[in-house]
Amino acid sequence: MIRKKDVTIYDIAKALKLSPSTVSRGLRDHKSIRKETRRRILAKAMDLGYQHNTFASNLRSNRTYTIGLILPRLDSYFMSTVISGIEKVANKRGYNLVISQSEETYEKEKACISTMFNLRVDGLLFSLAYETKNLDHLKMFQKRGIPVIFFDRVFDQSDHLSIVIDNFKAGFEVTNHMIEQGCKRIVHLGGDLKRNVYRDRYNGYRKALKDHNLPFDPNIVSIGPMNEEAGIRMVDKMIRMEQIPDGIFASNDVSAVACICRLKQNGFRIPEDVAVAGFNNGPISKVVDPNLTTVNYPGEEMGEVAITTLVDMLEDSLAPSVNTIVLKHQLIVRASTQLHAASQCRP
Amino acid sequence: MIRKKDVTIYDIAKALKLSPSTVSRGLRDHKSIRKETRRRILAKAMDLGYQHNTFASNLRSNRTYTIGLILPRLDSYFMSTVISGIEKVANKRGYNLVISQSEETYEKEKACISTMFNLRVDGLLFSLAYETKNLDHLKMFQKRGIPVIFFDRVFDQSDHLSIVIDNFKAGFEVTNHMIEQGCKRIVHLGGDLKRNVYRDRYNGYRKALKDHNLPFDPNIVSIGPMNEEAGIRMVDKMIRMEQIPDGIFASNDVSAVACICRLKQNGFRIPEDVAVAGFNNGPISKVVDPNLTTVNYPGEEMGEVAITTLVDMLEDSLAPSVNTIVLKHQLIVRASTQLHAASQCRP
DNA sequence: CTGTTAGCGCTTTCAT
DNA sequence: ATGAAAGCGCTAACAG
Repeated sequence: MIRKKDVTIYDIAKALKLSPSTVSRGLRDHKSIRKETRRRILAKAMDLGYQHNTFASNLRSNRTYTIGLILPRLDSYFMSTVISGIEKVANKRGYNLVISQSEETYEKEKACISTMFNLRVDGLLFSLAYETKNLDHLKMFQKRGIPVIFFDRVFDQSDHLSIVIDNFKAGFEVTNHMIEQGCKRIVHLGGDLKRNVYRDRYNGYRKALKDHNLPFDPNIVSIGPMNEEAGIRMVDKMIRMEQIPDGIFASNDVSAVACICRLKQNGFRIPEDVAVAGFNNGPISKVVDPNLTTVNYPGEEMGEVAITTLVDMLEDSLAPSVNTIVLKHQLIVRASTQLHAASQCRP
Repeated sequence: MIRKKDVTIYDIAKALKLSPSTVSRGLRDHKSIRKETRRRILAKAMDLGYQHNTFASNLRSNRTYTIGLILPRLDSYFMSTVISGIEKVANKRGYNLVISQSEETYEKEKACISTMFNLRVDGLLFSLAYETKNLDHLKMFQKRGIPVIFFDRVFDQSDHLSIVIDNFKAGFEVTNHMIEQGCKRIVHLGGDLKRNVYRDRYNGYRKALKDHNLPFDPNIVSIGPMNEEAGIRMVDKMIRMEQIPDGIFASNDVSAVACICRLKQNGFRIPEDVAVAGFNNGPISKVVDPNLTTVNYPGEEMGEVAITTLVDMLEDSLAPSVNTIVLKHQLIVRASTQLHAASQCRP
């Protein structure tokens, strides 16, 4: 592509018989520039159609006002709310957002990190791929002291700041609620235990079973990718058991809803025959019949908190005093687990 | 933030007793560099932990390998699929993606465009805000000959390339289908007619009515923001009419589903009392009870086509010969409009 | 308050 | 196949 030459601060300087530095300062509203001079500079810039060259500026000042965002997948409602939250704050505070998806692989994640580094992002927001086992690929960021903040899928043994919800507690609450509703044999559908979100929910599930002296049966636990297929496969398996489970706790709404549909197809009633709970409180949870009991996951807020913290770090040049920020989740009880009317009266 | 000094090509050059230009060429796999020299350069770069400085490179070469993406809102499933498609291709072809949302306002859209320009993006992918009336804010891109491609919400009288589906035909097909199912009085819930997507669907709706000699009644058409509230409001209004409509065609799934829920709350049966159709074929359409008749909108494909075309333009330095690319949509008939079993047999 | 000078790290002629 | 030198547009340090 051929481009006409840019209007530069030199052009403005020449037209106004000023020095480039004065123009540069005027453009950036530097305090030491006379109001009148600034006005003239701005007017002339407008007049000539001047456009700030971000790259030249970045190169010189070694600041990019760009935040990198790396996440496993873009195509979920949850992620779109997170990104929306991030973008709004970034924009408001004058940062650009560069986004890249790892597609759940370590290799691609590594490539994303490298690109972000070459772009010299000021900071990085990061949610781990499914298969990532260590943080070796982040070394260059660490060495340079470029802040990295994890959200949602975080790395536990790291001193990077993490923004999460209490997945253990949430998993516990869901399971506990189902037990209180009368479930005695609850299936768990979860993701890889390497990832905090799935592992913690799973541990919460086990803790609740234990607290109620319910046996833990590995046969009714499925750990793997959390998609529709996982839900369908689990239902197909469980309905063939001699002792059919009476509850399913899935670690996301998508697979929970898949379970509901498959169960209904097979003539099971929800929640009378099998109670089902999900996780995330996405739009489908309010639409499926019966409505899905789930955990409200504040995606937009998580995005906002993550980037606000990051930008604060960048601008105050100091790390926050905590290592983990835990956002509030909320158990949302809906019809898919309400075996006893009493449950509606619970706080 | 304090940063240690970058390892530069000068460091590599010095260590290898080569000139910076040779190193620069070696790094970029320039043909005129001996294999062995290149190998040594790469090895030393790795050794010293060299990282390419994108900005310096951009500044000099006047290319950024960055694509800007401006869209109204990020927080919908549809948009997340579009973005996912865009990001995958961008990444594969070596481009970075900078994303910004206009939040449906012209002012913010203008600001986004300006930022993208300052970033010197190589090209722009663009879906219009709700209220945008003209393309004045794109003038700087036009002047510079930086390619801009519209998708989904496009501007009609422009010579920028547009990627769309045939919204007129889709709107016609939905309405026509409902009429064939026996609907005589169909509500339309649409968005602002400034936007092609809503206007075309609306026109398709009117054409279908006309073709079947059905009267057009402005009282049962609502034009405005396409959210849940719009659906609820319309239902509340229509069920008070002396002659209650027997069908609703909403221009997106979210408001269609809101209609279904509200109707059910009021004791109406779907589709026996009121048939309902939506648009987009998002996840909720397959989950709502009864399942929603809708139009499949190939979001990911649209994103892929948009960016592939853009990158091709950038690399071939030539504009495509067409002005509009129309992607295939598909009417998805589900239970929410199936008054006659016959419909299931239609091709 | 404004100007001078010197690069940021890279690529790009033009030489050799 | 490699090198020397210039400069992309801006900002920062230092002067005045």
